[in-house]
Amino acid sequence: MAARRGSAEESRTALLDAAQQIMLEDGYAAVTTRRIATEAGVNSALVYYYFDTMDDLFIELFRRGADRSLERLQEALRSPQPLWAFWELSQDQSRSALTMEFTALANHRHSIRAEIAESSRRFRKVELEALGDALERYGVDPHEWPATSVILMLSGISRFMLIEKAFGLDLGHADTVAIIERHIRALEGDRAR
Amino acid sequence: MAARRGSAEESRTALLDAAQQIMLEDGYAAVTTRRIATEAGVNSALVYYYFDTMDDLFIELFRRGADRSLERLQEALRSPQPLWAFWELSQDQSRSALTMEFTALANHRHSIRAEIAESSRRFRKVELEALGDALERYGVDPHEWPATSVILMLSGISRFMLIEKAFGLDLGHADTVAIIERHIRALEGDRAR
DNA sequence: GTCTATAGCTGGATAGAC
DNA sequence: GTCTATCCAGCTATAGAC
Repeated sequence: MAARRGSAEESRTALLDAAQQIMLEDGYAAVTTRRIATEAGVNSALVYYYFDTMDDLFIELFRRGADRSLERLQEALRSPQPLWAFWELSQDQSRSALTMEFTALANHRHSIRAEIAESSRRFRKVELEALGDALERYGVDPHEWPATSVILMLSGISRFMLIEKAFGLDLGHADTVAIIERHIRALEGDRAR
Repeated sequence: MAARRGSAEESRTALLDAAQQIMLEDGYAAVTTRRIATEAGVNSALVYYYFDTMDDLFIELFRRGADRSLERLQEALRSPQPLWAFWELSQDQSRSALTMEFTALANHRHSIRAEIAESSRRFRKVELEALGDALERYGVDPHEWPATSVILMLSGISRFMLIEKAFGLDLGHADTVAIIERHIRALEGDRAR
């Protein structure tokens, strides 16, 4: 993890990596200049050499993660079973935990709020195009089940279960997953592996 | 809002009220001894007279809100249309915003985490008893639609929409509400007012 | 019960040497 | 590019006067 006296962008990357790790482990409030510097193995003053302020660091960290996730999303949606792929992705803890921290952070860092809103719109647009096409192919009535609602429901349900899991709660999770997968299976058949 | 030299518990209540307001406005990280004292109109040292630590203050604030919400929930579920009542309650911003802040807070205040988990179990138990009975009366097949799943889905979807709303996003919200209310209406008829 | 005062710490951010 | 040193602000928590 530590990167000492490396190439140009090594420290910058190390600082972002450290910030992300701390954010996941102890929440956004634990992300301080001194702590990310220690974790990255560099001096804390370097934070201000690479990023003007902590706000800028958070924004850049968010963008880096969002860019990666958007790529993963687009790749998943190219699957011949885009509903299965989307459902599996939305159940993946790794992205979701960070998203939730940034959501909380946005509450009192207003520069972050705009960044998240814009990013969310981009994600939703990509999801909508891919899943809207798929649902149309499957003959789903768009008046009865609009693609936006299907996306919103799957996203909300999976995120809620992820939050509950973080608190050690899982009542009804298995049943709920079974119901949703029953519906997906009716449209896309068994998940191909 | 300010309470000066009042009766025994007035300052204590004022401090809790101030903490809650700040938490909602600027996030949990903005809840500091100095700020809640200023907002409550008392001296910051009083925080430690009434609460041993900030952790204790947060826990007491959470319990106070949870107790009130549980009462509201129980009252709502006594409605002749418990599904409608539950759905409307879960769409209510007022409680949800605080819950989300506490959820984020739990990430790095572990005493809070246990408190939330225990509270969630209590809520779910109450919801399950009332809505499980209702769904049975409506003739809903518990194998196809277990009450736990119905609760979890409604909760997750409404919370997701509330979060999105906070970011100025509402794509697909109206459609999704319409779908859910269509299903509730099929079981409980039109919402009586 | 409420206050002043302060200890002791940690934070963001900057200046300037190397 | 990386460091040391430092300023200043804000924090939790405590001691003790009233």
